[in-house]
Amino acid sequence: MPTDRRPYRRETEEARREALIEAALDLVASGGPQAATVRAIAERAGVTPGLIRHYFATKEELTRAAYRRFMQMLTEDSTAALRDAGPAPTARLAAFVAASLCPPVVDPLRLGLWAGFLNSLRGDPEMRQIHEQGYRAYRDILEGLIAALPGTRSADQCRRDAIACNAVIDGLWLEGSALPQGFAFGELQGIGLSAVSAILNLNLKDPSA
Amino acid sequence: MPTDRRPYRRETEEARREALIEAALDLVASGGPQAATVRAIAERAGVTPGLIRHYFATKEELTRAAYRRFMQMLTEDSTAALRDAGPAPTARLAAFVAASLCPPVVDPLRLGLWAGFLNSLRGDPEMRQIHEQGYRAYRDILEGLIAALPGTRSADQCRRDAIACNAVIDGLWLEGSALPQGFAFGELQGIGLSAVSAILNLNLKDPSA
DNA sequence: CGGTGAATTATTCATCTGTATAACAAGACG
DNA sequence: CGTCTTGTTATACAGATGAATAATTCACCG
Repeated sequence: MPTDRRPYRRETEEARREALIEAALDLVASGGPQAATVRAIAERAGVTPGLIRHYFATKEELTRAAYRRFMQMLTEDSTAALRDAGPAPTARLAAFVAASLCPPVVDPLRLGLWAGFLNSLRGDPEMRQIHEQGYRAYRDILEGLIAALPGTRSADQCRRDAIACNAVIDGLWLEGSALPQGFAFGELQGIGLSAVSAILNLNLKDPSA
Repeated sequence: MPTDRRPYRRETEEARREALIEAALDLVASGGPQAATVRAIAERAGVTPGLIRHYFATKEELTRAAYRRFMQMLTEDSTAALRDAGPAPTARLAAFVAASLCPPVVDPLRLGLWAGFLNSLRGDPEMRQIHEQGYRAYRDILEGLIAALPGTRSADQCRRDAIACNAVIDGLWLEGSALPQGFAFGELQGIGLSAVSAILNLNLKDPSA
């Protein structure tokens, strides 16, 4: 007697983990952490809830895996712009800033994702470590770009400049993501390039000048 | 026959609402939205869960009230610094920037609170309205301070400057709140004042210069 | 002092959450 | 074409959650 059991296909471990992580990220992004329930994640991944525990010992572990993937996405998008940029330090910094202030980096969903994970940091030391690691990596890239600029800067000045530029980028990213239609097309990048130029006392918008 | 029912005192509507809102804010700040359950809020407010529904038709309504109160706190702390500042436009702007980059504005709990509410914005138009209102108010104050500075700026330039300065402040606030021990005492304010000075092409740290 | 309305508590309910375990079937291997 | 491993589903469970209702007791007013 054939029961009406749901048909399924066996998948590789990697594919299943990936699908579950992707589903978790989508849900956290759109509905916050409270929307990313075991059942919702499973449904979105086209799977039954029980399978999650077959690949992740606990839901917390899935959350951590998802956060690692998110951080990886962030640095990925940041460095992608640098790959296509030429060797000129000024142009490289400009490309980095501009890329950080337009999609897919500037994106309401990504902001939701970021905020959703933020409060998971408290109380989970491992999550905090993943976070700090990603943040420092990002700022180190920026600091490297600034150090490569013409002119001499003390190490301390370099750090302070990197913090300030990082703040401008973060702030604009925040505002642009929170109010997607609050800014004209390209406006965020223009303001960002101007502000970074002013802070570093150079001209990113017209390097020849 | 005296039952062992919990004794209680009657309070004014305002006091009870205030206590419940305060409790909700505390919980969201320390543990994220998922920690702010009806039962936890009631316990922290020294009350039984049922009473919440006596003052708020639904938990969502309590959340909205809490968010309104949070926004009110933010603008409160911003304008407080302006009250004690003199009439000089440069000093006023400097005071505003400095106040935005130290406690109680810079505070991990406040960041948690902010992030906790952020994902409640999606899906609740009323929450979004409260949010946008508070954000615009803050930026308008900043734009007003910039417009009062010596020198002439076009209205458009004023707006762009306000956005950029707001971004620096937001970004530094973010980083300072997320990594409380990542910066030396007063370092955030120093970097913020320098960056704003660079963007506006003036000197906030030594106005006499 | 007694009654009366309303603030507050106590209890209940349906639903959702993460987790655990047992039953099944898909696909590889012989 | 059988059978065995294990990826996958189905079911169950204890606890939490938001909401609703009934039962009490506080505090004011006469």
